[in-house]
Amino acid sequence: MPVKDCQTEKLILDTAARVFFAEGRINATTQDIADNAGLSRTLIHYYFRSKKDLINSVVKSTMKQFKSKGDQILQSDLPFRQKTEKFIDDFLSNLTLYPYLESFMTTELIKESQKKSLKGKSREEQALPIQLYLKEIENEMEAGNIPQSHPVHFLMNMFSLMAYPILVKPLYMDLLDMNESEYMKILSQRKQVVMDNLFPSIKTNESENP
Amino acid sequence: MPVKDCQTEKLILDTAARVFFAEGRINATTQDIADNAGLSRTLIHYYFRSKKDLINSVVKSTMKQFKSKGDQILQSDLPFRQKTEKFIDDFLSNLTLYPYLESFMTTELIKESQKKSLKGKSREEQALPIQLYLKEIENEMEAGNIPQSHPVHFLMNMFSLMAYPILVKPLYMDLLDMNESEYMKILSQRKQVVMDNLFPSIKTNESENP
DNA sequence: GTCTATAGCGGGATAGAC
DNA sequence: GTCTATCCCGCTATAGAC
Repeated sequence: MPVKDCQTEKLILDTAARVFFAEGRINATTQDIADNAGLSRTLIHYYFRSKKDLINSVVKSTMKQFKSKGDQILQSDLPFRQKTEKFIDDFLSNLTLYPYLESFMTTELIKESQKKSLKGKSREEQALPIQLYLKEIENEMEAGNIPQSHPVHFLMNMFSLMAYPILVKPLYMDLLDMNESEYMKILSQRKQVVMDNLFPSIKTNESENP
Repeated sequence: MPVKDCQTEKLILDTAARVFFAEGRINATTQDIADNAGLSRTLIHYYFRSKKDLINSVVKSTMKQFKSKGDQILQSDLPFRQKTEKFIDDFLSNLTLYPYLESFMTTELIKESQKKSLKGKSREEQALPIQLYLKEIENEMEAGNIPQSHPVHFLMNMFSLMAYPILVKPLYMDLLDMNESEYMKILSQRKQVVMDNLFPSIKTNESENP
């Protein structure tokens, strides 16, 4: 009966994700994952042919989830600023929920892209929401709502400001001599900081102070 | 004669750094490094007890170099804005010179900090330049030269905007459908973008346009 | 100090019983 | 489908000759 199939497969996938993203055991062995899931290591090889395949599955399904949620926001008909804010909000909540998601995904994707480019996807459909968003950025720049530059920089700034402080959390905690709760407090302020940065208050004074 | 000691040791260290930072072979084996240095793998174990120790040495010496150069700039008596610009310039030139330095160091330091905190250093002397710089940031905020927030955010913004686009270069190239030279062109504009972001043009209009 | 040869081990993959 | 036991490979580490 192929009913239990999906259950076990999903258990493995979820456990792997939990171990990688929540517990931060980036170099976890298949044994670690099996132990955490409470089953034999062999099962992993039964459902996913190899460890590489398992990781690929985790990465792929996570990317898909992220991308679909993000694209949904980007394709909504919200005004530019609200859309951007929602995107940031969504991004940051996910990363706060899974503290090591960013470092795992980044590490893994960088590792992949080293061997060979992973460009097997149909470029057009996949990148479309981003391309449309870039066009929106361009419009906003022309309208003078945000500082002029290549639209790509706006996007880079956004992701950098969001992701990097989470990615290098342990390094920053050390450098800045902060403990966990101090750092989390700072992180909770990031959304506002990012927004302020992307939309500097050149012409929005009237909405802030009465 | 312990003269040749240093030469070989330095050769190994430099080769390892080159392989890791310039060629991007992050998971390079000791054999790879030995081959690249043109000597036997055993020599690596003779000078550095294990691969882990070699990597630690590479990380430590690189950190030290970076930190000392950075601290030197931070401790100079340049005015705040020029000091910051010089710091950024220095940082970016290093990362452009060694394309994989950022990803290697980040990966490695994150990996380390997972097992146990690497806090064995005398906190005071080491973090002093940063603490002084944070104080300067605070002053600039009070003077109204840069937007108000927790000084730490200014520092985070700076590093994020500089480092992240270099760190995730392969991902961005894919996402934005750019080739190597297109992306390098964008990267070359980052210094200006970072500066514009950290110092939004609230009161510097007169210096830009005649 | 530098090499060749080999030991040792961790971890992924597979065979086969149930 | 799930387990136990085992194989096998890559890579680090070390012993010993020169």
